[in-house]
Amino acid sequence: MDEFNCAAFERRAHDRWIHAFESNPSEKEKFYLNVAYPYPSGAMHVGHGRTYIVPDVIARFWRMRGRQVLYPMAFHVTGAPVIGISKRIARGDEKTIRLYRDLYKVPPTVLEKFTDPLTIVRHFSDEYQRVMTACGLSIDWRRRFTTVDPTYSKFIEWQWKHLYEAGHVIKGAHPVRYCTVDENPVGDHDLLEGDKAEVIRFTLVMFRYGDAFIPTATLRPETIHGVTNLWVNPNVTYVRALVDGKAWIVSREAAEKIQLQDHTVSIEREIPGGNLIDEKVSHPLCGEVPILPAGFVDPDMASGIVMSVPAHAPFDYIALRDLQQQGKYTTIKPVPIITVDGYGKIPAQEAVEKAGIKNQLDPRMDALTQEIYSAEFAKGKLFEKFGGQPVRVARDDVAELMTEKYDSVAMYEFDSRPVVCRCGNKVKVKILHDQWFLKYSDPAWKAQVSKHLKDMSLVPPEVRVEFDRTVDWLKDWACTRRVGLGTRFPWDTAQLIEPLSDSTVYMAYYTIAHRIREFAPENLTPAVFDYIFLGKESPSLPERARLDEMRKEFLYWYPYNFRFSAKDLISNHLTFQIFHHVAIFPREKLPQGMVVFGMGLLNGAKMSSSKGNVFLLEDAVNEFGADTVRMFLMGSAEPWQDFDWRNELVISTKKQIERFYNAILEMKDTGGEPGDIDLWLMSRLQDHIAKTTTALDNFQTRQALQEAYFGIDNDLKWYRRRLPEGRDGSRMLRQLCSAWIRLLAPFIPFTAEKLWQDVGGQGLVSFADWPVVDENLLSNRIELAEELLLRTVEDIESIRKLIQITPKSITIALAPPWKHEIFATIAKAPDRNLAIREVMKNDAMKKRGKEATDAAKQCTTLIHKLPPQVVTLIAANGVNERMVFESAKAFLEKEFGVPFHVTEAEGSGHAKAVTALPFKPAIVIE
RNA sequence: GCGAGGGUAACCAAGUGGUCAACGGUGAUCGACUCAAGAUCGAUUCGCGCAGGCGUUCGCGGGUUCAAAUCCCUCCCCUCGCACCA
Repeated sequence: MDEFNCAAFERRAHDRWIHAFESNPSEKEKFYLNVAYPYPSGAMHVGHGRTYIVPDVIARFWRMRGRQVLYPMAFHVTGAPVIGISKRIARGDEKTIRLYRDLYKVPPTVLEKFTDPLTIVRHFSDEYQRVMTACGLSIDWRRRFTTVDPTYSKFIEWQWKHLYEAGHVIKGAHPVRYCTVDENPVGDHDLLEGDKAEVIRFTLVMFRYGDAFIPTATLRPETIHGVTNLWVNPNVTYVRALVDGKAWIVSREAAEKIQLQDHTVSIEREIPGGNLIDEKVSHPLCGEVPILPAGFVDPDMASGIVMSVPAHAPFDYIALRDLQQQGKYTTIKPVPIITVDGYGKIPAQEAVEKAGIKNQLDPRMDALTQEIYSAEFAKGKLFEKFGGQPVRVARDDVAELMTEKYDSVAMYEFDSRPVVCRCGNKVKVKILHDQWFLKYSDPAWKAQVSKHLKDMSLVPPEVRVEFDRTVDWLKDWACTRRVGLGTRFPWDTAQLIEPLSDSTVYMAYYTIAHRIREFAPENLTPAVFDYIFLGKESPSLPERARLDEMRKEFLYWYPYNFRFSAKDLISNHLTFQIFHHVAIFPREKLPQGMVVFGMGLLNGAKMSSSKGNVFLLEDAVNEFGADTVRMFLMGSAEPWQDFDWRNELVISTKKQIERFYNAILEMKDTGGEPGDIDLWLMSRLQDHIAKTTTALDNFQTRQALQEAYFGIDNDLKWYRRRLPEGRDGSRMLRQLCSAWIRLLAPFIPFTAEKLWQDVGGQGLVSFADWPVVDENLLSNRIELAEELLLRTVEDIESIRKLIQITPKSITIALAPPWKHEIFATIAKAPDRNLAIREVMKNDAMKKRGKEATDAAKQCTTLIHKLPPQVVTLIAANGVNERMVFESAKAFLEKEFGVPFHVTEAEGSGHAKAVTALPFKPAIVIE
């Protein structure tokens, strides 16, 4: 017998699989599935493994079910991350080098070339393909491409031409996080601190101060009517600067920020904060107010000068109170302008006093401010003399008025700080011009997407709400970048198409990727793609015959059946790709379904390359074997659930495969005539086939393995126990071997190929027919009989364990017919709680009196405890209990080592016999 | 904060009104086989019980029901997403 040797199985299978999964249009019905392609900037870990193995299992399943399956793969190399990585390696950054050299095990000769970003992605693309192949992924590698291939760029240009012509691409200005040292917008991953900070649009209220403006930033312009003073920090140096030709007084920090926000700024001179104290400023909407000192004023927040509305802002109120408690500015009174239900005349005062806040340093101040702010926004109304509008309306109206008449402008600032770039510099808000957007905010576009989403099959169904919400929530998406790899943006070639925006319809490109390579990129005009994908004729198309081949291929494969991706892409990529599809492709070519994955954990902690908490996929394959890795990843959780990689569980998975392997080899040559227990085994097998098939239809890999592996394994345990002495099975086991190998082939294809050969299967098991249920082999009667026997054996065992005597014989006492009658009546009753009455209507039962009511109660309890299908079968008189036990007598005597008798409970004289019920005979151990 | 999903025995995990003391797997304990085993097979793994039973469990607390892990409400905790980033 061959030893279990997964490395050898893998080698042999790989030899036989070369080119086997290259897939071309055929007579068969197609099944096209694809995964979000990887960004190959590092080595694959076992989390990646799951992402690509799930679709592979599904691909293999459908291939065996006779579909023409396409599972392609490519590499997304667009974007900025590798640029940063190559720079860090070039400058000798220890952390980065350690990651690539030690964790990813990049050889020194390769690593030194990583100063070129393209080398990094090329290296890891090859690695990905190598490791994916090692995992047994049935990918058509002819279709591999990267997103910086010139032909792909031509495809992207075609895509964008359509988006542009449909009016989805617009140009505008946009506030972004910006680092003045790097001279670049700053993404989340470039931040040292402040990744939660949001950019907020403030209104600058322009107070007049002599010939200059003093701007104060506010989110609540409507409170201008209640301003009693401004706050300036006396310890801060302010500047007088010419902003767009007008004099402003702001903090030094603010002057720098304003410059980034579409203003020309030249600083004239410094003004110590102290000099401004007690000066007077004015605004048309509130008149003349003084400037007061306040330590809480932060020069790095907006303009660095704050307007004070003590009636409605707790900070202002308490700062004023603090001053007044020192006997200063006692003539200033809060000026209320807003009424809010639940608050008195001066909300800020009331809130501060109620909370018992002593001074402005109290930590509860922020929460209090938020509370007043929310209450006034939600329920507040301006006083009648200011128009009486709700606050939420007045806010925008006043802002508009100020902008139009009173010189106000917008200023962008973060809602929380600090925000610090990786380089250590403070991040500011810059208004970026010549910024291009995909107009995801467009309601008409959204509506198209929502409509199509309804027709899509989403797995698991719970993610649907999340998709709906994402469509609803999406705003315009900045779709061009200044740094990184990618396709040039056609309308501004200094910029690149943003990485999430060049990877939305490439699933269509897969269908032609292996053929389009033969074309020179410059010949790939939009007209060429229009013909291939949209069937649009145009004069002078090059190489028409080849284009027709591609058109045929596209028409065959598209639309894709399912796209697979991790759930974190719902809020961007997965939704974007629907937007792009509906914008470009006709209805019948729109995506049909998506399967969303959970995350991967390693020993209970989140897997993360940067934290070093990863297990490399290749190491796992080398250590445990590809089949083990596959079976573990598929069996430990359903695809959409998070899975946890634990070595001890992986080791036991390997043992399970080995047990399967040995079991097949032991059974495959068994001969002999089948007995009842063989029929039972075959009937159960049909059940497992049906359930495995359903599970895989629904992408439930774990459920499928439970059925296909553990279900059959457990049946075999019972089967072996039930075999008569000296028998090791029957010829039916060959049928089971064949089916079992095929059921597990999608999960453990290497071992399956080996065994398929051993049992004399034709060709590759990868292309063998998926087992189908043979109705003739299904037998409820036999399964029910075995169920009765099994339950009784379990009861005998538990009794035997409890009682201390050494049994001399075991007697099974069968329930009398009238109890069967009661059982059937109750089982068939529409309301089982009323069934007892039903039973007692019968005269014969009435005569039995208490005996009958007791039996009815016991039957009711028993019926509740049995599986419903079993109850139905028993009630339909599906089992001859005496025959079951008589024919299992030899087995029972072997099991328990004592003589075994079957008798009728009534008249048996045994005290225990009265407890006999249908499907639960009395057991008498003596 | 907002949106979505989730909390089940030592661990992972199935289960969405009675099939539930709760599938399956791991780990642990005992036994069998072996020179031996990290290999294989069998048993046990909430408590009590010399008869197949009883009691108490499914994040906390409360409610609906003849009956709740499962339905409803309050609260606590965890994970993911919240954008220019793959």
